[in-house]
Amino acid sequence: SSGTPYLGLMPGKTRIRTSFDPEHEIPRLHKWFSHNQHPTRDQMMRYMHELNTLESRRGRRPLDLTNIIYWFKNARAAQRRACKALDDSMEDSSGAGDDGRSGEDMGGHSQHRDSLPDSGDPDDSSGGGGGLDCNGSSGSGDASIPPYLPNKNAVYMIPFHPYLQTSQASHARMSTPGPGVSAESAGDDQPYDLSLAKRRSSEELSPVPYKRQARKALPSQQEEAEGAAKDNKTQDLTHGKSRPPFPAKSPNMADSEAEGHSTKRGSNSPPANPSIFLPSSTSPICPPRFPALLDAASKMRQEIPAHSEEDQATSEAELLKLRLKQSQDYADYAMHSNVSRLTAANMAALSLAQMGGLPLAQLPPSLAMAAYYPMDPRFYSAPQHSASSPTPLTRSSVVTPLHPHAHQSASPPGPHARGQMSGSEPRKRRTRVFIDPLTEIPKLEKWFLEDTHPSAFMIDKFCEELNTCEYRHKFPKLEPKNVQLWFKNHRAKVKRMKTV
DNA sequence: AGCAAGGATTCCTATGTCGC
DNA sequence: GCGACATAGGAATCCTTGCT
Repeated sequence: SSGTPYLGLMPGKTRIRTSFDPEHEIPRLHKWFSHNQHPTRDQMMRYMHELNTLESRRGRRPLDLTNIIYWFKNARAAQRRACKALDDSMEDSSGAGDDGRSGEDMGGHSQHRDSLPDSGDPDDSSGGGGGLDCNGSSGSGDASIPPYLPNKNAVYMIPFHPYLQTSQASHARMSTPGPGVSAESAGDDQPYDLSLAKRRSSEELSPVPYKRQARKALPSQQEEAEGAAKDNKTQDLTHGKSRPPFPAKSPNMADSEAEGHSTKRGSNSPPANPSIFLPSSTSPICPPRFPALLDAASKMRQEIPAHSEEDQATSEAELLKLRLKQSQDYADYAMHSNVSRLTAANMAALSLAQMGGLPLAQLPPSLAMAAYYPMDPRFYSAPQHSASSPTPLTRSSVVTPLHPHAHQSASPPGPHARGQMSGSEPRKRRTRVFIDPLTEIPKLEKWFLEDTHPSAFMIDKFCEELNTCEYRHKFPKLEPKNVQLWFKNHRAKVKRMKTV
């Protein structure tokens, strides 16, 4: 075959992505890697052939030599990264330990990386030949040698985390120690990825550490994992030695948290910033919440000028202030109102029909809609489950703040926080962009038909065009990222529909 | 409360560039 | 040739939202 078997041969088309079987191929690759990080071309050819003869490769695209080459290259890079990260974390952990993880925690859980790549190799009864040292030499089985990670984003067993300290998990770790794992290697993983922690609960129960498992396909495991998480949550609350996963709560959070959180989702709701808690038309607790709305609206008004300066639209800011004041009044009115609901399509249609010329482009959709539809309780009422909850701070009752900056600071930290954060950063609340099904989706679909992979230039162009539409005069502007994501997800959707 | 849709995020592979 | 770094994009998953 040519040197470039699949790249560049199909300009404008999707590159074929190679995936390695986590059960049969990856362990082999790791074993080979542990024996020799720099195999010769002939060796890699043999590896390729061996993998291509596996049952797991049947029905899939045969591996090319470049796949093997790339894999080894990436594995070497990953090892270096892992060693570097480990070195850094070792330096950190040898310090004052002010990250909240006590020495007791460290010592009590020596198997911080409880599953090594090789550990899943059914062919390697010796345990995969041990880890590799940071100099890249082959592993000797020395327990002090830290393990490596073949990829910075690889799904591995998580090192210590307070939520993961189940007795079951501990037992599993103790009973199935990975090769090359030691107390020395048990320092903070760096960067600390909570998504790994989240996944660990299910994956740890799996004999195959690499394999991703669909949540819904494994309900029992999920329940087990959730139960474990719950147990650990309790432990966090009752055992002082467990590191709180989030920084000290803000003054704003204090009040709400003092009320307690009874719902799963509600537990991650308290915003770090004063957000708007619009009054509910049905909830008996709406009057106490209304001052928060007023405060938040006032705060937002104070923030407007700075933001508007960027857009060189001072007059618009003034108008926006006015509209916010109006929305505040509307909210006041809506607190005592109750009107029928509107469908999303109707909202979009009404937005076009009724909102002409009103510059609320900076508003998040929920607040903008609340401003425009003061009588629609959808935009003011708390969700159903909040009625039974002692706290009003449920996610649906929180209207995201005005600016993107504010979005970021309004994240609700909580036990379900995840993603790539260090544990000292509050989790950002995910915001969702609304794309108008009446005016925008048809355009996007038309563009999609013309080109499923538009260039960055075209993405910008599409974005620009969409933002000139009337709909975007009323609602937050789209960013190229949003358009790109739409294309990405639409490709996935189309493919999904084709397979079904 | 549960479900579906779909936007957002994470993980992983592939590729390119630059410097050594 | 290799390492470091950046980036694109598919697949899988998460999570928000609307609806019943």
